Amino acid sequence: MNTQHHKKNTTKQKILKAATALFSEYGYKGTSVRKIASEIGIKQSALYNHFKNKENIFLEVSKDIFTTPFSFDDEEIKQNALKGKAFISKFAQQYKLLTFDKNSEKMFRLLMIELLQNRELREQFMSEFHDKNVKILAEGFFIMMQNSLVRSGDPMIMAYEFISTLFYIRLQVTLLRFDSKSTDMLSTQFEKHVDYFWESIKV
Amino acid sequence: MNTQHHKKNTTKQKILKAATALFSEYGYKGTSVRKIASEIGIKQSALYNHFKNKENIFLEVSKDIFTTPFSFDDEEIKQNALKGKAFISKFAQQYKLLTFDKNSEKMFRLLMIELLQNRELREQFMSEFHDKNVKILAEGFFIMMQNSLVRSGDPMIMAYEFISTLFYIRLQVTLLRFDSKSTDMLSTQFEKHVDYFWESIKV
DNA sequence: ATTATATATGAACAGTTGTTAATTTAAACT
DNA sequence: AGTTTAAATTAACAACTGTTCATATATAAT
Repeated sequence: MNTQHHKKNTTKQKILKAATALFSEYGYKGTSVRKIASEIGIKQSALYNHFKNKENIFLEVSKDIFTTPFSFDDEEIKQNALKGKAFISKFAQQYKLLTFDKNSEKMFRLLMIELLQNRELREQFMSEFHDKNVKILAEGFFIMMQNSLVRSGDPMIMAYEFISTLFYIRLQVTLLRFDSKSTDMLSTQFEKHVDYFWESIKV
Repeated sequence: MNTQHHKKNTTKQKILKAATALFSEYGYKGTSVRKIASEIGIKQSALYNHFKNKENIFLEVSKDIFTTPFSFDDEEIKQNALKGKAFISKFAQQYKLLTFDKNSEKMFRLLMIELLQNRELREQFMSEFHDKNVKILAEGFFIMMQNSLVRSGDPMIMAYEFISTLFYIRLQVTLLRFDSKSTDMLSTQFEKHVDYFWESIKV
């Protein structure tokens, strides 16, 4: 038990926690090292015992942005796709969980704040957030087509249509929650999307 | 001819132009008044003869974010909706034009950069960018349903589905262009979306 | 107890930030 | 001409930035 996962409350962990909260609210430039330090009751110079510099703090924080809880391996996709609607429903449900999960929400905010300021994040957004999900969904739709569960067409386009709405809902929810506004109007939007979408593709 | 529209090349106009370019690339905090001034060859203190402060420059620049070129009045919606696919096609086409228009692109980037840093922008995003468009589209779909041009359903949901994909495409295009990457893969995405969507709703 | 190691502090650094004031330069009006 | 008005410059301000370094204070190992 020397791997320090979960979560020795070391100064380093406290720094990361405070930095996460601040970066995901004010962005990289809007967060000063003094602010991070004062948040956990130390002076800014003490940070440099734990991190080389501000950027390294950010890098460690932003590592978590793309550690997605969905893991669909090829076999799983095949199994689930045969169930038709349940496949996209499960996918959307996991997406919804991420949307309302506290830590994932922070990571998503951070991503949105820094998306146009950080080239690497943009590239990861494209590959991890977009391409990866489109691929999973497209494979699912392809299998559904083979089994005549959905009308035929370009599975990539279908996947694109499906994911884009999920993303849009997530963005809206994130913005509302950022202002502590009610998300009641959107609370069933994920489900409505699944229902609508399935109606539009089922054979 | 004393209204100074179009575009007396005054210092004030030059400031706004330079500020627009900088804000839409580096954001509000990432743009200094010295940088704006040097861009047009004056000292920073001279800015204060034309604007009260930095924030006022930003406010004047960001005014243009929501001046949308689409204007669909109620009569126009009615007329166009009766044409079915041509309605959504026209809508998407105008959205595409905005996406690739140089100035609109800057405004959209600025919006995305500041979305989580500026509460008023968030609210305008919701009302001007989302609600307004959903309303127009939902009215169109409602009329189409009445005339049995599309399958029946909730026109608001239909509108939501349609607009969310347009937004997602625009975001992707904007990110690619920001890095001077090719948007070839997305160049026909708007049209594909219209085709796919129409297929999925037409009766 | 003594040494070694890890972590904290206070002070200072060199830059940058937005903004103001006094002053000079340029343009417009009488 | 001279006088008023507008727009530029130089200089400075106080506050804040990330980072370094010498020093002090704990904790752990011998």
